Amino acid sequence: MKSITQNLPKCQDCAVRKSALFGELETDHLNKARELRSHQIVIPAGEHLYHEGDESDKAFTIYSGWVSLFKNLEDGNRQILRFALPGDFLCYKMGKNKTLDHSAIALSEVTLCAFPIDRFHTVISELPELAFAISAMTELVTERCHTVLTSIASHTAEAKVAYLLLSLYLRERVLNKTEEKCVQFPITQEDIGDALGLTSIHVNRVFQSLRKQGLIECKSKCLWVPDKAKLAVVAKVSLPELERLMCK
Amino acid sequence: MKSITQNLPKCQDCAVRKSALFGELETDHLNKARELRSHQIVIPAGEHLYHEGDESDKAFTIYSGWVSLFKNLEDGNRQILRFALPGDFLCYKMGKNKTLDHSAIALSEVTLCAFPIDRFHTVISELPELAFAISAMTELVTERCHTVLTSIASHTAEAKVAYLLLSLYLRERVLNKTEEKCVQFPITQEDIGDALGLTSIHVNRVFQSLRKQGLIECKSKCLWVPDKAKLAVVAKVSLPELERLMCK
DNA sequence: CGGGGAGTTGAATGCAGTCAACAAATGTGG
DNA sequence: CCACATTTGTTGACTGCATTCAACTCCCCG
Repeated sequence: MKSITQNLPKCQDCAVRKSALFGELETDHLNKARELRSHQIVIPAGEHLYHEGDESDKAFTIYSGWVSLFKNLEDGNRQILRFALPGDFLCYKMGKNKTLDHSAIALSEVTLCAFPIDRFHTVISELPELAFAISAMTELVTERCHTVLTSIASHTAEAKVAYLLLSLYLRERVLNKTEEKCVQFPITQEDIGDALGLTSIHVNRVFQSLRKQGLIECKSKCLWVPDKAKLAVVAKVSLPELERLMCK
Repeated sequence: MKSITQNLPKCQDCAVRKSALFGELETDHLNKARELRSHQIVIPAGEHLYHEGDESDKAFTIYSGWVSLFKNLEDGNRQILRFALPGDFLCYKMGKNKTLDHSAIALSEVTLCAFPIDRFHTVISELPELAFAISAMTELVTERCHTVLTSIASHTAEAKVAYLLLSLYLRERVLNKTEEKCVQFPITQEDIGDALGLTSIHVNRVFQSLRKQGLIECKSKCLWVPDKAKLAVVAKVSLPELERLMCK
């Protein structure tokens, strides 16, 4: 883990800003809001950002890299709550209880913008718009959580896997506008199992079925979806709605 | 549906205040915050509070009664996202997108305190504490959602049902301090199935198993849990943690 | 008293888990 | 640069939990 305190990239030019917290703010409010950020943190793949039970003293915006948010269960398993991508806003806790209910681990090398929690009090009193920007982010995460819950609770393994792959593919596509057909995909089949409540063995069987149907290509940390509409049908989700939810 | 605009109950004496939004505020902030409320609404059992796709123009605090929040699926099924009880804060949307992603229906007769959304802008600029109070409520709901996701994704039907019953029992116990052993429980086995992604038939079989083990008594819209600790074991959850999450 | 929703029961089916073994890919140190 | 270890992915046989479908009972409410 490495801290960067000097020559920080400017928020107004930030590549992920439009999908991040500050994307919800007008440019002329950015000057005030920028005071929130204290420094950047670089975390190597596999290291924890924070642990369940820690007290939150900083909120983060992911600047680059993927993060897995999860809970450890008593039986030794873990439940992945979601995968967080660049632009996602983590660890904001303003209630009296600052104890974190889950852990976070870097799936690839991750760079974070850090915002000390206590600064939010003063900045929000001067700039109430920031509170609404945070609400907007929270509402989006909650809506995504609702669709994940729906997928996990009431669909088959094939639909669940298709849903997760398509969601992540759409999000990464928006963030990374290269013309290459593959997007980075730094998670294992076991991660997918832990996120969906399936065994990695069954995830593997579903992968093969999806490959055979020509719906996905996935190897060496890369993913390509040749026909998003077809995969959406298997995922039992409306593609336009999913695009609204993931590409915002 | 009936509106009440006069002789509204006073917020400072409200029985559910401590578990509601205003419970997060100091008493001397209540005077300002109280301006938020426009009126109360009474909704008979079975009627909608709002529909998926509606634009949110009011937020609500449930004053009495139970509410089911759900999404309708293409196949005709529905996914219940959560059951909302007195004190719960619904429908607060401050992002640009005000479209609601789910519907809500009254499970029993419900009384709501209504807060027009546009009033939050002015009140929060004058009283930033309100923004933090709302954050605190949101954080609690999110943590509960995480535990539900965990239960649904990775436990057996028996554990899921036990988890849901225990959660609701604990919440209702805090709200209603009568000495009677039963608490009101205005949901059907089918509702439970729709919340957990199980068929009502299988929920029924689980109910019978739990009854045979002496873990629950449940009939005619009433629920009693003789031994919360034992049910928590079946639910695969730590009772103290669940109590913190549900009784706050 | 009759109708409808909610709950109950049984038999057959099927999706996903478990266990065990192996193959391929990735990473590490000599 | 190769040898080895570890992680990740793959395959097959068997088991078991939850679904499906169909029939039936109970209870509440008009």
